[in-house]
Amino acid sequence: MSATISFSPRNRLLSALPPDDLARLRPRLDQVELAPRMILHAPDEPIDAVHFPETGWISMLTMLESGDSAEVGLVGREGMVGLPLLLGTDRSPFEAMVQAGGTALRLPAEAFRQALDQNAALRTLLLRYTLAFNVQVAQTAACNGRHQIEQRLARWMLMAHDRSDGDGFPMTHEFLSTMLGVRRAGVTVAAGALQRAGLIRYERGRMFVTDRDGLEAGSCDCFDLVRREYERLLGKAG
Amino acid sequence: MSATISFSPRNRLLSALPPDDLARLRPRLDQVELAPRMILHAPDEPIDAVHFPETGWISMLTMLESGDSAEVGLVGREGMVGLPLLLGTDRSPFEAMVQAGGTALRLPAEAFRQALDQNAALRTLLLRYTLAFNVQVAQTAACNGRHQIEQRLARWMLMAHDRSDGDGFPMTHEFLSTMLGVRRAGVTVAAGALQRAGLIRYERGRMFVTDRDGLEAGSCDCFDLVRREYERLLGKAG
DNA sequence: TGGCCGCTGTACGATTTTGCACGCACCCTC
DNA sequence: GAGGGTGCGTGCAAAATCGTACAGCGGCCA
Repeated sequence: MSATISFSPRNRLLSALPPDDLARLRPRLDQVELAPRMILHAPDEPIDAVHFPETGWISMLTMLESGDSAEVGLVGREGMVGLPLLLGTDRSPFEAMVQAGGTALRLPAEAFRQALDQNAALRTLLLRYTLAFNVQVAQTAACNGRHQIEQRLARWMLMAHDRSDGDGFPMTHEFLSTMLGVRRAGVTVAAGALQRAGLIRYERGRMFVTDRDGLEAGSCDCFDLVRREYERLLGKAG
Repeated sequence: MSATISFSPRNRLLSALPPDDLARLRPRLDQVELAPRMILHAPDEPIDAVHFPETGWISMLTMLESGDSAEVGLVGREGMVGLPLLLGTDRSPFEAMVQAGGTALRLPAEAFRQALDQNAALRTLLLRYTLAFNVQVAQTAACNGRHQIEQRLARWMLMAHDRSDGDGFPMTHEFLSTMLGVRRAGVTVAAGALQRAGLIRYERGRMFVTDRDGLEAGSCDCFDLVRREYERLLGKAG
């Protein structure tokens, strides 16, 4: 399953590494397919590798006593899946599930630990990403508590848009409803309002951002706070 | 403001350090008073020290566009305030505000960085704590989105109880309402229900846990998931 | 001792969200 | 091209929560 790794990886963490450090990492990285609904790591089970998404994105989910799951964070090409391995353990109570298919560069746990030992730039970078991700999760907590469905949906669309290649991505209202923790019908109503406002568009199983600026203007500040913090810690998108 | 540091600090992170590592840290630690409403670090301003609470606890708050704040995490003697300094930056978009007064051991930023360089046990421990705190924040996100006021209040009381010395602590409904992001009147109703059920008790400006087991039973699983993860990563309370 | 301010109890209508349900449209498969 | 499964639109009553308001009570200060 290995493949040629470009010199300038599409994953933003990898592309932020100094060339030498990236070169040392390169032979251990393996390009893998991210199929929709694929589980990169399950709750409380060993995490056998970290993944640096190139395209597509992954939801971090927590399992509720009711049996369904709630999204607590989103990881795309700006990040890495498998932070527990950086922080000193090989498992997590959360599940990492692929939301939008794509590809990722995979680094097995053991190789990742070795790389951390040898590569100070990687350590530094990933610790900063840890904080940025923490901010994303924390802001999700605030947003969930304070803002209503339409604003939260707008924020979610912006986060998904940032992690997509084009303006559209596969997504159903049903799926979104479990991500946001609201009824499917509630998503339909909110999405309908955003669509009538010309900010988004959707068709069966697919959603599009049609007015990025408008969507940002109509969303709560939560999105922007997280973006600003990411940029401060890890630099502008590139 | 320095004071004698006991060999067995009440802060659980410090007490988990090997004796030698703790001994090296000890001369740099300064016991300071945590006065209620004191700001340990303000949003986007330099964090000049980390704090290891001994008694009392601190809320991590995010500022919303509306001007009020939302709680995203709680730190007591199980943790440390100032994680951004561990992760490679000296500021955070969040505010660390003392909720319940007490004392903490303070380590200036520069001494903290030196200690991290020299002390592998401290690094390891704090990275594991970073993950545990991240889990707390993530579960708060899920809880805010899914559970209703009474359950969230029960969870909050349990978290506060864990971080208190006795069964009671100073707290008003008004303050709790801004923490939970609900109306003050909503807190009064929920707290009244928990009190009638015999799980908690309160008086003007003060709240008590009267039936810890009952409160755990009546709360959502969010509390327990976070506790289990903390214990897995950092050991049982001690 | 009197007055005031802050904390709690309660009420009311308005708004948001829920749970449930049904109909229609699309798409894949047979 | 018929059938079945999936996704979206909509409606309705119930529940949760909100915004607001006011009254009572306790403690502090003048």
